Amino acid sequence: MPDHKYDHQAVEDKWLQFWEASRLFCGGDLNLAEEEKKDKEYLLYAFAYPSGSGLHVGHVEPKTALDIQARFKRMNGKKVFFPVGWDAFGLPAENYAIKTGIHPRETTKTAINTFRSQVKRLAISYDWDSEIATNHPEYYKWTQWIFQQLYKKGLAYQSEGKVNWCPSCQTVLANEQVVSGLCERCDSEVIQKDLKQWYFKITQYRDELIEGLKSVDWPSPTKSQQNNWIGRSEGAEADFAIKGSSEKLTIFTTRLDTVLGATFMVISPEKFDQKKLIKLLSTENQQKVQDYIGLAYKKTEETRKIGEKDKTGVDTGLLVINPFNQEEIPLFVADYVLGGYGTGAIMAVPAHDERDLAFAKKFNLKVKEVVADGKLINSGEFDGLSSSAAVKKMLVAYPEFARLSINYRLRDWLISRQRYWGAPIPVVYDPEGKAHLVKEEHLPWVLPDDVDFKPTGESPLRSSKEFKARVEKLYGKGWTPEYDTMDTFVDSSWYYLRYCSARDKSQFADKEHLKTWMPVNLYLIGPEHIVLHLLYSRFFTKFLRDEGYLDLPSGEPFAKMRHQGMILGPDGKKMSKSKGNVINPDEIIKEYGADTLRVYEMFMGPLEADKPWNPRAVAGVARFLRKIYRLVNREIAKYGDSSLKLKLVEDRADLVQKLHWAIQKLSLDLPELKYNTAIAALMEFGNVWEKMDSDTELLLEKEEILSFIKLLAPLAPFISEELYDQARVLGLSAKNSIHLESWPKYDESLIQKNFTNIAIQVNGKLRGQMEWPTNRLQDKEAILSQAKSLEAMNKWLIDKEIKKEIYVPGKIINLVVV
RNA sequence: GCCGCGAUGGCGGAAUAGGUAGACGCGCGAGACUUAAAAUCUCGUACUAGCAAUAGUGUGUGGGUUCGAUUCCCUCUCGCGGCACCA
Repeated sequence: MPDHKYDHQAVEDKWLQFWEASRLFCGGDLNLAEEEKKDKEYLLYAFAYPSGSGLHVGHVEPKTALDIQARFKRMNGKKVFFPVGWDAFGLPAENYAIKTGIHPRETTKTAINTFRSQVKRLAISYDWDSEIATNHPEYYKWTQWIFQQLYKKGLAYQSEGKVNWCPSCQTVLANEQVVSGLCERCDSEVIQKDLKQWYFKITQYRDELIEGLKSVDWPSPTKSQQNNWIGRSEGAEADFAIKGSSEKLTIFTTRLDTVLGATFMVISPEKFDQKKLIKLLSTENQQKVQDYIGLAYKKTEETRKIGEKDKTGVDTGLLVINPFNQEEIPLFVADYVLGGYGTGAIMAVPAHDERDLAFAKKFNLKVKEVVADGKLINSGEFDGLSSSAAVKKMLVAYPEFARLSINYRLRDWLISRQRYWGAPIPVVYDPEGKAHLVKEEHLPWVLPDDVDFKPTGESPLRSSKEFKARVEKLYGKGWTPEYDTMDTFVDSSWYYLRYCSARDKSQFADKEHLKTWMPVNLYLIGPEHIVLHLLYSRFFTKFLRDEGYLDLPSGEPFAKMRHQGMILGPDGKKMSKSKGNVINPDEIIKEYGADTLRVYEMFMGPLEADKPWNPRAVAGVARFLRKIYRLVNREIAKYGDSSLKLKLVEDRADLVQKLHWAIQKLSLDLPELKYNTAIAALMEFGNVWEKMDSDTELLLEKEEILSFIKLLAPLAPFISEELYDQARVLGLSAKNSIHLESWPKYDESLIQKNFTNIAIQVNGKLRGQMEWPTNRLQDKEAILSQAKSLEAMNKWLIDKEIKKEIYVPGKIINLVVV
């Protein structure tokens, strides 16, 4: 008998070298023949940021999950595209540069090299020929090109106004990057600043961004989270005249039916300013209101939102006329009404709105109830109507001052960043300060090198002499560059398109390639990207489609999406260096090998769940793989002894049954990403095999051994390659690699057992069981009479009257007795 | 407050067009091999009572529908995620 010891180190090193040399999954031809296109499978893992600390066990899970999918689909004859790249611009590298003076280009390069070798060590079967990095000029050239296309269509614009500013990162942030008033990166409190910044007009696509969610196969909580973020809200606008002025005040409400209950009006400080209403006020009120607005501006929008539920405000002294009853009601300025939503003004109905009620109580204002028991009251001609009927009637009866209106929570996307390590915004300014696009022949508009990283509150690019000189040389004296760079989310909003033509120098992506490969068939992404990245990517895809660059009618880039959960520390808490509960994948690989790491992470539980790391359970998986190795290795070796015979059919029926059952189980579970139960099925087969283990008889036919190795291949690519290689002596290993083999087939008739176990219940409680020939499961009469005559059933049936007999074929009998 | 998700042995988790709860793994107990240990293998392992056969209880709480509920409906509790003065 040969040596069954499994030397994971030697075996894995050997096959790593072999795969690298044979370039197994690289250089895939992205041009597919027409008949192959229906078999295309584009698998995508969320762009990773190559952090300096290297691969984390949390990265291993989704990468492995997709790699299993890639290998399984390939074995099933699919044309798989499984590319890799790096979201390489971003703050950590720049912050590191500020500390150490090492250029981000250098640290990023080192980090990518580390990540690349770690990913290869895990046998993730990426097509490395399509590798991209967002910091590469050949990549960001097209990021800049897309900016320019947006600009030409009026979807990239500059606007001056209040923006979120992180004092620690020294940059502005998108609304989406402000979490509860804090910077999502560094947790500093975000303040408001007046700045002229670049925006992308994502709001143009807001309805389509809602509509498109209906057609994609995404987890429904994800869809509803996106929906909530876009925040479509149907309501009405109504015009209220300001007494003694030709000015009118337009408000937005979702409860027009309560308009007769409006006892005061509120306008936001910003809107009051914008509308220049101050001139209508008496001198003393002017002073009061001015003071209040000044105070409100000092608070950040975020602290206004969260901190103070306590209402503040000031009476303007103005009166506003309710067009529905001509009642004159006071107008307040208060910051609980937000300037950026709706019309920035509301009618306050304290009887039917908590916030208005709180304000009314504080300022001693009237409360008038207008809806009771679902019907309108105190509302004149509308009394007795339901809320929805009242709204309809109001809109029809008074079109001159009330109309349907829809509002959205989604704002335009602020993309300017006052940081160095990003793609420069491809814009230059003429001596008058007017913006012009950088000429297309000057793209990529290269990020200058001679930059001082130290934060000054201004864009670092201002410190580059080369940058300024470049602009004057190309565009003329007095011309200046745009010094801001783009939000890194811009880079990652189109990378899945670039993959399809990673080396194309003439265009952002080839239209034919895009048509062939888009949409992505499976996108695996962490739940933290649900709002930002997905919304932005969908916006870009729809825009490029509308411009004719992408033949994808839905404009939905990700047909199917799933999320991976978080790998928690052994203590059940999120891994962090400070808690000391971080598991290093390199150490696991060193001790047990990459196969064990992969299989363990897939076995921990459902992919989408958060799961704690269990060091003992890792050893259990290693034990399982060693056992499998031993069994297969021995079985192959037995074929070298011609005196050994195959065990009799009836004696090995259980093993054959289990094998075919396992093939079926994996064929169903793997495409569903149910890896934990798939691995459990392999373990069950291993257990049956082990119990039957014999030195004197063959247990499996050659083809059956091969089938089992194939089942293992997507999950544990090293050990299965090794066993496949050893199985060459059987004369069945026809390919260069197990990973080029085809997926095994199962025989349904072999999965069926001759006898089926039927449970017998009395009044719904399990009281007995019996075996019954599987081919006679439909014989209800015989089965019931057999069940009733079982000795074990006597005590439950004697002296009882059977009222009802239920038989579920092949499963259960329930006898209802009294 | 609103939206969404979840709760099953000592632990991670299986099983839901309603049909034998606890697959698989970890841990634990006993045994085999060994001078011994490690490794490996075998058996057992939801809880309670019992030597056992067996009986009772059991999928967060309380109720409902059903011959039968972890699965469907309602109520509540706890935990997690998102949004949050969005009118």
